[in-house]
Amino acid sequence: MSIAKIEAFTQQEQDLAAFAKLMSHPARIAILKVLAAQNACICGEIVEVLPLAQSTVSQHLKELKNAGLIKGTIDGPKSCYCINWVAFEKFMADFNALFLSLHIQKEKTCC
Amino acid sequence: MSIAKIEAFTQQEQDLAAFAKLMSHPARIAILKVLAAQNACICGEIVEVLPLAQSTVSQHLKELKNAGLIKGTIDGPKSCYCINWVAFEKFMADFNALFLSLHIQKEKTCC
DNA sequence: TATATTTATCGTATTTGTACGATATAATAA
DNA sequence: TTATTATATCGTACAAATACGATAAATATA
Repeated sequence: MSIAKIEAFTQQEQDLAAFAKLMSHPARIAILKVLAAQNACICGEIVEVLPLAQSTVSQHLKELKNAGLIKGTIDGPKSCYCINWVAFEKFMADFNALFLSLHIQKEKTCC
Repeated sequence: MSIAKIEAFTQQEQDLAAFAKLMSHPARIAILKVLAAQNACICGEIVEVLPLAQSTVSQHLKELKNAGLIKGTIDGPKSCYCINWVAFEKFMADFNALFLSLHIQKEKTCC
């Protein structure tokens, strides 16, 4: 990070990196699993399942929400989260598109 | 990270997170693009293209290599890198598998 | 052999990420 | 209203990531 030269890269590169960053912590992957598996998108249950403090889980949820990968609504004193499938699908599509665009030139052997 | 509770998660979650971490910096995505686009897998050329110092690029290359996503061979005083497609394809397959396993339960509406 | 070239590594400064406990906030329940 | 419950945010500590210049290491060239 440091003087963070991130802005020197293309928007596509930045967007893909930002999505990957969301997935770059096992806790956030675990959270997505819980959200997908549960009928309701509880919040407190996530805390129970994960080996982390409530405040830490809340922080991870906030990151996922800020990036638009999950949605959250208030349900009384509880918070209800769920996956934003439209966003998630787009992220995955973009990610796969990058891979395919690289892969298409695979012939070139070296190393 | 802190006391890094990463080991408290499943191996699958850790592996996927580690791959995502590789892709979580635009410089490393840009490096993969260069490697895929070039006929030869030069190293110095990457430095020329990226808005980063030579030492920084070398660091990113090392991370990609340590994770097995790229391969590197010595060619005189130069270093020759290229994408390890077998590894890359496996990473992508695992990543897509995660998404599909989550997505399959999509029906449940909430939020 | 001496010099130039290329890349890797070292040392270091700075930012970001992660984790926790403590506390604030908001809504329900008594 | 007061207490309880659920979640978010704050403050803080520390680890990891990122960046650079300087230097080491290895090879090629003069």
